[in-house]
Amino acid sequence: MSPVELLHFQQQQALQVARQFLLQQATGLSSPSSNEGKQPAVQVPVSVAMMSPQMITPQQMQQILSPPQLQALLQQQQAIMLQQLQEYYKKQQEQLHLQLLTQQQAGKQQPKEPLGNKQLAFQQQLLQMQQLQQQHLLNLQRQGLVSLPPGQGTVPLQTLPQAVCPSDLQQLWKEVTAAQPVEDSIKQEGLDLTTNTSNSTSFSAAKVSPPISHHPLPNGQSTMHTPRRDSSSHEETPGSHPLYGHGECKWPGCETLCEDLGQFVKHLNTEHALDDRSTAQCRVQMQVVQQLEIQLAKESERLQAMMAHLHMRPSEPKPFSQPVSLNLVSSATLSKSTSDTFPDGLPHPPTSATAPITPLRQGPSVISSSTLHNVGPIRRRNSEKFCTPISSELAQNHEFYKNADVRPPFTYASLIRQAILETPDRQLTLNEIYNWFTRMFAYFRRNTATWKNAVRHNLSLHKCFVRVENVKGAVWTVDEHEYQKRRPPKMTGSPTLVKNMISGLSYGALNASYQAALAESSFPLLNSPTMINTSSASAMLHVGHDDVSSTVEQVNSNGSNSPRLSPQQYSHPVHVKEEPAEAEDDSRPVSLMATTNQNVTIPDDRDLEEELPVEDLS
DNA sequence: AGCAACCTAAACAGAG
DNA sequence: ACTCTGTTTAGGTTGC
Repeated sequence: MSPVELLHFQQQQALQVARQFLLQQATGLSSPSSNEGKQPAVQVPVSVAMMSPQMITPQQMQQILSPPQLQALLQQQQAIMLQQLQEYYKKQQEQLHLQLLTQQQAGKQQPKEPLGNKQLAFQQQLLQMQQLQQQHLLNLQRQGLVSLPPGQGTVPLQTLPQAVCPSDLQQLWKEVTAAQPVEDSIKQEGLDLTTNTSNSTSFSAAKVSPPISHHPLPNGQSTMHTPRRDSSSHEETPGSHPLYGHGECKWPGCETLCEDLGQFVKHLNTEHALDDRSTAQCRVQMQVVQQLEIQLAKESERLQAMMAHLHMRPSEPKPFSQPVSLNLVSSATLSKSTSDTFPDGLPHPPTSATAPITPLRQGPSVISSSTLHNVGPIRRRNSEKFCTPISSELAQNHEFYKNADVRPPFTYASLIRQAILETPDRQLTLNEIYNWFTRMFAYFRRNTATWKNAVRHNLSLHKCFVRVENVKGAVWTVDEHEYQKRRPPKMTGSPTLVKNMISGLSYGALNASYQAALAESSFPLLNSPTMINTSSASAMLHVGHDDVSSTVEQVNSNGSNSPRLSPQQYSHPVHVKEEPAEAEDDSRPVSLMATTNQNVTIPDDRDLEEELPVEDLS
């Protein structure tokens, strides 16, 4: 078995166990009745009775998980991830080699098997999985439950399993309650996983592969990438704690400096005892875990589909069009309605054969993925004056924005303009603008009151948006001249700007890259010069700089290229069409989740088949 | 510090 | 009365 496959296998095992465990834990937490019974086993120091009334509001979540931070961190960590992936491969290989030497059972333990082109697929999927896990880790980190040295800025891949390792979480809970951590002894024995009886069966599968078993290395470390070992491997003290890292408490929002572990434990017991706040924070974390777990399930499912596709059935339906991070709350509902067609025209059967977990739908309180990720002001939003032309970026990351609950890094004005310019007539009613937002961005399928208000506000405020009376109402057009006027002089690449651009870009870019690598032809506009690797992010960066105002429309699909190329188009934005256009979608009230892409027609040529089964979003 | 751009919230009014 | 649309004001953040 190759290192790649081995790693893959390891992760699969860990993820599967993580899924089970997290679900179990989540349900145990959210279910008052089961909580009593599960508390001893899971050792959750949380009383549901105290949790329930103490809800974390979306606003609070917003403070915890502000989108810019999310994007910046993701960008940072995704870049690091790629590097770490290679390191991890190498390390795994070395460890394997070491194992073989020490045990001299290579023949039995490592059935040599030609890789073939499976490796590429596995690597790609691994990338996804790790990206997902990175996100998971990131969420955990943001919650302060996983220490990640910010200055260090490296996220060793070994920490990926950490984010999802059941034993880690369980250990975490144990240690929150117990003043005396017990992981040291476990860690020394290198038996982290196996000591967890509740998951021993699941992990027994992981132990099938000897190299990843708990066999200790000469340095005393287990080859199994266990969280405990990992945390200790790059943290200062042997007696580490999941909530303690780099001298400070990693409890969400705490960051209290503690000189040593003892002091930290004392601090933990005093400051983070069982109270409303702590329970609420635990609840938040639980929601995070649930969200990620659902996403994890989807990614795992995607992996299976990929494997099936590559190994036997070339035309295997691709389930990955399902929203990834978006709509997690309603994912289960979504899954039953995902019979849409793909942009590529392939039928898209229901994808939830593996039954995505639906814990969130059961709970009375739901912290949506948007609250987890993206609600909240994004200041460093890129209008195209700073960044890649919006249409270009949208084209390249269309699928990403469409499916992922990520706030687009553009200003409202830019988005509105883009929406208008995408139409053949260069005009849209307000409702059509709304629809464009919801159609194009998963993010705008939530919090409609807020962003719709902002849209109206922008329409009224900016002179570049011209309201034109129509027979049956009014449409909005773009005075491109005004729009260009309001744009400041071309920016030079200041470090800050570059940084902002990176943060604004890379998240989508990287996601788009991996999506593109997988979905390739699912979106025509993604085919062309899209970014397939991280370097393309910098390429986009250049585009952003060089092409500051030669924006857009290079990719604008309706063929009518840049308005800048045809001044009359924006100077006199259009003839007002007689009919308010697209009765099929704007006649429908745009209620909260009305977004309903299923019957929204795309005004332009883009092959934007609706793949968002959001009929049950409300 | 000042400014510009941006975002969010909210109040308000008119039309349907 | 209600919703949608559109305008306006206010207060806040962010980056230059």
